[in-house]
Amino acid sequence: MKKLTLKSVAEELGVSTATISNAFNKPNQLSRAKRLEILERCEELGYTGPNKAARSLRRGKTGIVGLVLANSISYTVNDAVASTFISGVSQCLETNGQQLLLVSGAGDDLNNVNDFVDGYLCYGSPTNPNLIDALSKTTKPVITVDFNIDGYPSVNIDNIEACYQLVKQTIRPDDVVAVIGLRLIETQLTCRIYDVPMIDPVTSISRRRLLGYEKAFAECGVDFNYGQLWSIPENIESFAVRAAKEVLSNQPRPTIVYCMSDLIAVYFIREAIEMGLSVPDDIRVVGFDGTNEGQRFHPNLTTVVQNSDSKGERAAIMLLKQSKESQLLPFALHFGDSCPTNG
Amino acid sequence: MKKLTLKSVAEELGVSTATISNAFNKPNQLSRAKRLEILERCEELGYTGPNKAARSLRRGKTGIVGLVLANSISYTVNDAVASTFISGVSQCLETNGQQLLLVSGAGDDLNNVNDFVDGYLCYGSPTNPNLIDALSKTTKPVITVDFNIDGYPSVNIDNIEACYQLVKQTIRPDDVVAVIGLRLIETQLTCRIYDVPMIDPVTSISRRRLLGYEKAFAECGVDFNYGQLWSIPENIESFAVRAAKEVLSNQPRPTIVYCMSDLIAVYFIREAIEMGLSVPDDIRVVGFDGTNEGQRFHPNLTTVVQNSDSKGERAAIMLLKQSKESQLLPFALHFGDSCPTNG
DNA sequence: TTGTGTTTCTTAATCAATTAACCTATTTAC
DNA sequence: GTAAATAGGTTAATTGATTAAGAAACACAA
Repeated sequence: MKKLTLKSVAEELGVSTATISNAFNKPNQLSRAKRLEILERCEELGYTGPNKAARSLRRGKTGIVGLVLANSISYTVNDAVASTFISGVSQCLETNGQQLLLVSGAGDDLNNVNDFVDGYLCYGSPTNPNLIDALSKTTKPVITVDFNIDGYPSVNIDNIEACYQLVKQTIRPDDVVAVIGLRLIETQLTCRIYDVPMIDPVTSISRRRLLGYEKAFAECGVDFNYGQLWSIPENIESFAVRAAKEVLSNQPRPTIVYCMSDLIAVYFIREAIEMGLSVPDDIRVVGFDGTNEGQRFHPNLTTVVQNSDSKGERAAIMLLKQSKESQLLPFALHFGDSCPTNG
Repeated sequence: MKKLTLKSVAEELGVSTATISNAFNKPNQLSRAKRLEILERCEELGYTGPNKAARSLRRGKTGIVGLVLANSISYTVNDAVASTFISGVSQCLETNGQQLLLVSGAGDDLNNVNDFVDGYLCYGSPTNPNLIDALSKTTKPVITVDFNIDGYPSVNIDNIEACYQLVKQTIRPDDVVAVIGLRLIETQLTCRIYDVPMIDPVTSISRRRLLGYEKAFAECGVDFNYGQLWSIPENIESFAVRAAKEVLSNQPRPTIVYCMSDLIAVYFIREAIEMGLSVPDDIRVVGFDGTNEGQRFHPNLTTVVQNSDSKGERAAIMLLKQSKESQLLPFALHFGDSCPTNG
């Protein structure tokens, strides 16, 4: 059986390659009768249409969107918030006939994907700084989400404001505070942060959240310094539990803990209860994200509700429409049983 | 600025395109000195190497693997078991420098992806039967997981045997049985199955699990017919809760319920407890999958533990190595507090 | 009849690479 | 000293399409 290409099919049907191409791509460039005849004969031969790889070489468009993740793919798909984001992206892409290529945030460059994608969505700050560099150098359009690269439009919520409001409405003057953040410094360890340099607020969403907390602490006259700050490298059980144990064994024991994700908050509460403490009576716990898990949990979490789904959808739309305008999406505070409002 | 291509760079450096190509691809086809000189000058010019799209057109390899999912991407990434599978796949692909393209199981064909991928991993039976057809017609290699397509190697666990053993070790002679399955029939509704035709066991993992249950029921002399069988269309809370309510309100009330996923089991137990029932005293519940959630749950689940992670890894390796031999992975029974063994 | 416009199709350049085949020197073998 | 082998390149065909430009055929108006 001969290979089926535009050329071989054209020879078989006795017309030029341009005519076959037009039959598939530009209906009004040839007579209706001829077009139908060509399509019918192609179907008979088993030719399903022009090779998409060759087309993309010529046209410069592949119909594939690269989704660059902050972390490895394997980590990301198991993270509830990130999965919801991917959900939103994929829904938009599916309705627009675009394909989704997942790019690990641990990779060193974009060499193996750059020629296959029409543009990038970048969700969070890639673990590997070289990748940010590669993104800032590519000629393809880029939309960043939850972080920023100079010159590219982004989708964000106002993390500083969200955390500021959260503290303002939950803190009490005599509180002993602790904060558990996510990847505030470049390390693969759970650690307490004293006076070390942290990741830049421009690339680090956690750093911006910290700025929001700090602003409110200062305004409320609450003592907070870096000895009360912990950071975990990944948003998973093992690190969260380790951080919880350390925070809970610290003296004086905090009376309120601000966690930068609902997952951290849930495991923190679990540990606290296991120690015989009552939440919120002995210690109040605040999360971030507004996940289903956090709301199903007992006690259900006080948290910042953000819609990761629509974040993904918006970002995808922006990329497809080549929009240059950054978007700031709304958030909502939810006061659950893990920490009542101070009002 | 001139466009950077092999050709333009070759002209600039005064050598042939073949030499530039060889400098990047076949180091021993030219002298070390010349190669280093070329690479250096390319770096100066900002040429990062041959265009991957053009290369793939010529070579017929893209370095991209298509992962065809049983359901939509947006549903799949939020499913714990499927996410773990993707995890395993991506880990293997990352270490082998391959890219991952996600393909929705709801799509109608593979036209927009087929020319961009070197092969397919297919996880579960796609929602759209046309897609199975497209897979069976593609000339690219295919590995199926948790289901079968004639002529392609697959990765499976022995679902029939697992379910058979599970029933054998949990059932009691006087039990009233109920089974809650996943997508046993082609519908988007939660429904009780009487005597309707179900999806073929070859494509349906749930149907094979049912065969295992039934074999053990028959051997143990336990009454089971299709009035005691329910099916939900997606492995999510809303459908699971609805099915749980229906099963729990059925008379006579079942004394043991076999759920085809841990998620179904968890929501079933939640509903049962909400009704004032005790698990396992009033009703015993059995899951499937061995998820973390199921083990963290109170009471923790009696279930079949399968390693989705390594399923993904194995499948990916098979695709990359062009292996033709199907693999049957091991499973393990776990007896938790939701249903004690009858031994 | 001639000129103009439209429809319908073809020719050939182009997209950015890879690679088999070929050509020169220079080494090596005997 | 001659033949064979090797190293280090180049030439040109090929991969499978798209598309600008051109040509042939026909209709219609002046």
